[in-house]
Amino acid sequence: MAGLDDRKRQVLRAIVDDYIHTAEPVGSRTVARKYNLGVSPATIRNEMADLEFMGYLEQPHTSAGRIPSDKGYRFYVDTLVGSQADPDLDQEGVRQVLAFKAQRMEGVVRQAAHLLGEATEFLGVASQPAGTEESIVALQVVPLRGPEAVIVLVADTGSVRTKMIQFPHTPSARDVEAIGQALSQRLRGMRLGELGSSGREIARELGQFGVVLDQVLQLLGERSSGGERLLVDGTTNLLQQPEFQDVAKAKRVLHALEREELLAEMLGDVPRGGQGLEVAIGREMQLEEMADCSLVTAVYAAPGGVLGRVGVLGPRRMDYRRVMRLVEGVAQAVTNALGAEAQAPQLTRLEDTELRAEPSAIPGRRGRRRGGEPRQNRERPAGS
Amino acid sequence: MAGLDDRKRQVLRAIVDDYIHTAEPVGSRTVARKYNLGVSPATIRNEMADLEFMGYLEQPHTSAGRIPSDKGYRFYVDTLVGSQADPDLDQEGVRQVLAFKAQRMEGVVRQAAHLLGEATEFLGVASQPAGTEESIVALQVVPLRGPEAVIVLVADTGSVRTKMIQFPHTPSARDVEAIGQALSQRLRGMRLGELGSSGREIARELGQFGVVLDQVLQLLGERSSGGERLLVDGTTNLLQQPEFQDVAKAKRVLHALEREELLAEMLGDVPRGGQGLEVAIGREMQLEEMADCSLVTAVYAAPGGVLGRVGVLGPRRMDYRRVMRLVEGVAQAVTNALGAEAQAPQLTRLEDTELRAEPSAIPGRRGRRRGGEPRQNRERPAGS
DNA sequence: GTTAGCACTCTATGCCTATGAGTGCTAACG
DNA sequence: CGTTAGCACTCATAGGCATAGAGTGCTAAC
Repeated sequence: MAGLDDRKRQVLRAIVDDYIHTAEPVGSRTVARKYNLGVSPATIRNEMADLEFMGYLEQPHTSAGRIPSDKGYRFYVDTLVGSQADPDLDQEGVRQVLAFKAQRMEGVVRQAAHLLGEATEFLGVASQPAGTEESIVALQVVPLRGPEAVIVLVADTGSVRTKMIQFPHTPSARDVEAIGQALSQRLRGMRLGELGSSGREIARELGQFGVVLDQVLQLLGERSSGGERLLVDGTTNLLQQPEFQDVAKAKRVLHALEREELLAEMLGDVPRGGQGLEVAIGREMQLEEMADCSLVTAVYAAPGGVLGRVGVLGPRRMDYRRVMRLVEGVAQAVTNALGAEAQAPQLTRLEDTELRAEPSAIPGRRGRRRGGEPRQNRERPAGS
Repeated sequence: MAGLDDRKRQVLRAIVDDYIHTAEPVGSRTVARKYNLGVSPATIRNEMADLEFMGYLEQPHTSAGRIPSDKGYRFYVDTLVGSQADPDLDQEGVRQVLAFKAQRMEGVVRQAAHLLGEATEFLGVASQPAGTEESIVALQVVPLRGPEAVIVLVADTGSVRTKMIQFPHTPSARDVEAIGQALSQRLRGMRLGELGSSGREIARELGQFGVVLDQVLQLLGERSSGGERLLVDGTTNLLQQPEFQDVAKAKRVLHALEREELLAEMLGDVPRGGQGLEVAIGREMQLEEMADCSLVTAVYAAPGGVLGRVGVLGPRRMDYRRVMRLVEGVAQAVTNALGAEAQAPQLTRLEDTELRAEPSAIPGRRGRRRGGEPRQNRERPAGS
């Protein structure tokens, strides 16, 4: 369990690098030729045998090359040298795209997921925060024809929620005015999360229209509490990837994605440790269907303190360095676009990692690797 | 080109039916056995040879059975006996689901696409109408922190649009009030489509805040004119279908779908003839990538007269009868959910077809089949 | 500790053949 | 004259088999 000596590291890194780009198991010969470590294939073979024994590599079958295991990827990731700006990511461009979409938070986040999907050719994902922390800035009742009306609620983050309602009978202009006033005064400044409870009592005060408003509040409350929305963008990108040429495989993953709860769990699960950039590799996600995938996410922040994650879900064999930079950059851009002062917890985080891992110092510690003993504390649904 | 005699029809229908369910080319023997036409395989063979010569059938290769051509499907569809309610479609359930989502039009339509995708295991699609016909019921400026504000615009259909804006400097409460008043008075009752033009002059009147509002109006106008949004739901469903076990094929179709313009063209294109239920088979869509697919759509209406289409895109081999009923039912449900009086143009339409085609009368006319001379009047982009 | 050599394993590929579904044609039948 | 039976022919598909090639593990030499 002790650290890897220097050559083993080199070999492991070479294998991961190669596999990331070719998607083919890599053999000793290839390593010796392409990455000049100054030793012969035979030596590499010995190292590879060791690495396999230690759990960093796997062999699909006897006479194929090796591929990295989750543990191998984990080592690779924890060992990555941190960030110069990614040349693929035109920061200014990202800023502009996001700014343009900044009509609402939903737009920004959605756009971020899209950008990530496009840039990586994997899936862009994002969690739309529940928003229980947002507070109400304005609330208006807009009558339409007859007994129909729309309730518009604006939160301090600029996000807007609306709901069409039916009055029991067509209200007079004054009624509408009164209701609007009452609601507005009572609710302004309140957090969305608090709505459910105190909403009911207000509704009672409103007399005959109480029924309707009760219903509305209930719905708004509902959406803002359980309703952590999940966005996934670029499903078809996955089909580009060689590992998903097998339709069955692709189907399994995509299906898992459709059950939003699962992804939610993943996104909610990953940052167990905390903030910043997080990488979950293969089975580190507690989801059997995702065994061949990895998830890279980073938090974003809005001024109201609302937090969510954007990230990339792709094949386990992904260019972690590049993806991590992209995700980090986009998360930062989202935070900026939402108007929060840059608070960039992720940067420190990454450099932290870098410092610890790179100079091969502190070999005794396992770093902040999440691998360890996976899934002992959470039972998975028995499913396929 | 004259009509088909009775037995040819039976054979053709049998073949389509069978192919729809098995996805395998169907041979003379199968037809003779499963559909008792009272004749021997040899006779069927002769009929099939005729049908192929007339263009209703195709042969993947010499020694496979036959499959229907576009023309064959077209005949089948035009000949379908119209609608009893589809048992798969729980009308009441649909109504409830849609009603629940009726917070905004967007929600209803999205939900409709989703339902269709689920029920058919194909793609549910929907066009979100540009909404140039909607008119403005209310408009409010909601200040947030500092120079930020949100513009909220409610249309008579209940749809709500919002945009975050930045004032050149933090405005006073009175400023905001004034702007809101000015805008509201000027714009109320105006159609969204008219915004672009008259908006500018209003902006000028607003003096120092003109710049901002100019920009807002521009954006709202933009979105409501070119911005016919397209929704696609259930991409992964397609992977279930046997014809898309070949990843390459699936990729082509899904890619075509991602270029929204194309789908838009299709949805806009299909109802050339007019309203109601429309079926485009294979190359009847002007899109090479879609040669193996068919599109079934129906219009929905909102009280403001806003129209859009919902439908299903699936393999050319689909159960047209069932799909048509589903689409029709959902479109109707959407219309209801949006509060428009049932105007159901599609029902008459379908019965019309049924009457003409079924009793084998009027053999001389080609019916309203769209096949005929396809794509002579519209050049396709040269694409792949 | 490193390397060369070699036997061994296992997948992928290509070729062949057999199989069988399905056709088209011809001739006989009622 | 329409229908049918029979038969030869076509062609995609599946299985069997040998081959090639990549890669390993082991052993012995350096």
